[in-house]
Amino acid sequence: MAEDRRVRKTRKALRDALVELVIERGFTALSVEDITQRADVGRATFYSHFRDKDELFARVTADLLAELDDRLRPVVQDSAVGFTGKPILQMLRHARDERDLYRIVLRGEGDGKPLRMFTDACARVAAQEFRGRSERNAVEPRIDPELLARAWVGEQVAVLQWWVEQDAPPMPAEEVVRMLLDLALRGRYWATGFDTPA
Amino acid sequence: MAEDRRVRKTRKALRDALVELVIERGFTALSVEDITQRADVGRATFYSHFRDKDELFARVTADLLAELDDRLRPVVQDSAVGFTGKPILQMLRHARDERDLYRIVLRGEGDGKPLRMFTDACARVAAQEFRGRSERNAVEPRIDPELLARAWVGEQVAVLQWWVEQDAPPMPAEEVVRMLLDLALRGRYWATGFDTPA
Amino acid sequence: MAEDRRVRKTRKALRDALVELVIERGFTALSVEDITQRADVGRATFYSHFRDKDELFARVTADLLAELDDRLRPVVQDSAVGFTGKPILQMLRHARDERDLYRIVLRGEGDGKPLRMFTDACARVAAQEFRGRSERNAVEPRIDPELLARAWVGEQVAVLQWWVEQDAPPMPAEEVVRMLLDLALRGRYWATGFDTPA
Amino acid sequence: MAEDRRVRKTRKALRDALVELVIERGFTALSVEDITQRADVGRATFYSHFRDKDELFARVTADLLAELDDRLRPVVQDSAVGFTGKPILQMLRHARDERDLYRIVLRGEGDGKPLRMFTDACARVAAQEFRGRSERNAVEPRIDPELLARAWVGEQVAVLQWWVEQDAPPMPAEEVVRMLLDLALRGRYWATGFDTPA
DNA sequence: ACGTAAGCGAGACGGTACGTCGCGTCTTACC
DNA sequence: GGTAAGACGCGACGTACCGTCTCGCTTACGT
Repeated sequence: MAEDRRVRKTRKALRDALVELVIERGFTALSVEDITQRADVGRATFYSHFRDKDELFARVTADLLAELDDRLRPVVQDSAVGFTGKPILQMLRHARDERDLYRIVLRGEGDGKPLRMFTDACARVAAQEFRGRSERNAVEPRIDPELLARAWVGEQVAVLQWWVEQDAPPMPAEEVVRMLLDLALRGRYWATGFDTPA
Repeated sequence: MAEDRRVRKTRKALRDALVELVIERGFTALSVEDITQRADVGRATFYSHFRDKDELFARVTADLLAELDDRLRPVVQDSAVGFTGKPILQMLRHARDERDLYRIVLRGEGDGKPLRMFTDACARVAAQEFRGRSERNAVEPRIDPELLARAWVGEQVAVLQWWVEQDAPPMPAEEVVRMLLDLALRGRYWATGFDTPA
Repeated sequence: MAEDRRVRKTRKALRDALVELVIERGFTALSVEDITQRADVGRATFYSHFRDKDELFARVTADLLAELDDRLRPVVQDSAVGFTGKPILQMLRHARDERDLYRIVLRGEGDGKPLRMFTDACARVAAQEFRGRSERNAVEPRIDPELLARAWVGEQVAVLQWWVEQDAPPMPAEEVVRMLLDLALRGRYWATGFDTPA
Repeated sequence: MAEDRRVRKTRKALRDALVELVIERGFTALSVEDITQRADVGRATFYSHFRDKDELFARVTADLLAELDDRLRPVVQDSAVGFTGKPILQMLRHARDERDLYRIVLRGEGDGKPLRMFTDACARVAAQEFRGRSERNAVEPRIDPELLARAWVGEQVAVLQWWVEQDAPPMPAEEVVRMLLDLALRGRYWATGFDTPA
């Protein structure tokens, strides 16, 4: 009895309506009324659940990140040993399952706040992996770790964004992971086609 | 008759006001009235120059990109030969000079449209460099070029964003370039502290 | 089984709350919630007894008028003979006993509907007295009877309203009656201080 | 240039719309939107002129009272000498010209506030006449002057209210005045048909 | 140099959306 | 069966900005 059945139904309807409509017309162009109409809910009811549409989006994103975290937790341990690519694989699969939501978050809709939430979450995982590696493998980063982390997350997010926006049958997740792993192990110089530097 | 002196002054005032205010309170929170008040200009006058605040921001961004392009053109040729890091260096210097504007663009203010303009411009330059290398050095990319480009630009933008948001005396541009070059040549595996892969 | 004890209690609480609150803040400014809170009753309960706050007020007023009628019936017969002032005296005493309710009714609270109910009741009594006089004393009104009735009731209500709004120890009811009687018998010309007209 | 032509037009339209609609459906039943639609004016425009519909009604009433005052001022002086009935005559004529407005004010629409304004204005004039008489004719009121004033104004307002609500060709103003004068000079006892008291 | 076309400020206006409040209906659980 | 608690659809509130529109005043340009 933790939560009224009606409440659960109403919230679900609002969340779904939000995602649909942002895909169709973009977050800024939406009014609260648009959302409530699509969800078939009174406008006042919206406000009894969320302060404004930003909060709704934030909650939706938070739920998504919680879900992602559930999927990631079992595999980050392993990856801390070396470069397995398992976390990225999980993330790609999650993105495949929740494609629309990933799209709108990664597009920076909603003033980029949800994207920032996402990026921060990735950065947190990245930091965790880094710490794990340093401890287990007794290695020291050779370039500023902050910069390294930023570069990594930026790369990941950019690729992810590109992947979820592909409309034609997209490249399989496993192949993306393979490429990213190659890129991480050998660098862009090699990836571009040059041979190992002198 | 190129442009009335009054017009030039008004536009300048509006552009500056926009940047200041976005830094202070964020793009979405601004009203046209806020901008015109800060610029000490009538609201009607604003509308005789720009359709809305999005257009103003777009123009400001376009001007910035044109300036960046001027600085980049002389050096992209050289970098097409190998990995010189010169274009990134120029960009960092430009960002140092126009710090506030870079910040708000990279934060994704204004619905991320300016950021998309910026990213696209970077992608265009990247594509140019790629083409140049393929032709001059007779090399073939070893991973999907689209993915490679996305990853690269994502990395660049993420690092740039981090760099312009630093408040303490930031790391010198030359050092950032050195690190990025190392990262590109040897990969993240090496950068993390591991030795060359098996 | 005339009426559940709980029901009686609830209605009483609502009526009292209404009167108190209208005195404090005025009818229009009240919400149903205000009333139910003061009465310590659930909002839904209110609606199971009254359609809305207007109906509650109407019922309260109707009860008051029924009570007034009970007090008036024994004395209107006598007054039909001449001008005894007994009905007005009874009304003033009733108003003294139910001061707050009289105040809010006479102020025209609730869109003036209760006041109209009150005025109509007075007019009915007045008509009754008139009819009685015409029959018993064989007199004919010297001015339009409709106008005469309106003037009379208007005078009564205005004086009553003034009397119940006095906060200091008000003029005794008997004295008010005496004055009104003088006024009725001799007219305002005399009351103002002039001597009998030419 | 004291006042923008557009402003004058807008206000006029709102005032007229108010009166029309109150006659049709009553003040309480009106929404601001109803008024602005009838006036063919934007709802926001309404709020740039009046705080709410009560203020609009108050202004309309105030204007009416100012007009009435203009008509009354020349004649109250004369009436201070004796009982000429001229002020009442003027008021009746004014009521004939502005019938709808008088109706809604006298009905107590708008929480009775406009009616109170009207009553107060009458009381002010009455007090003025009283003072004039006391001074010029060296007479002293024979009953409490406060009560006398209330009774008088109440009578006036009641008769006025009845008169403006008549739909059939109403009794001529002059005749009403004659009757009220008779009533004032000789009292209700006489008017009812009885002969002068012993 | 100066008259005139422009740029400009002020602000009224019709709109749209906001976030809030109160309505009257309803469902659920308690006593 | 009367009640309390509270979700819900609805409609109005008063506010904030939007983009458009006069209306006069000021200012810089072109002849």
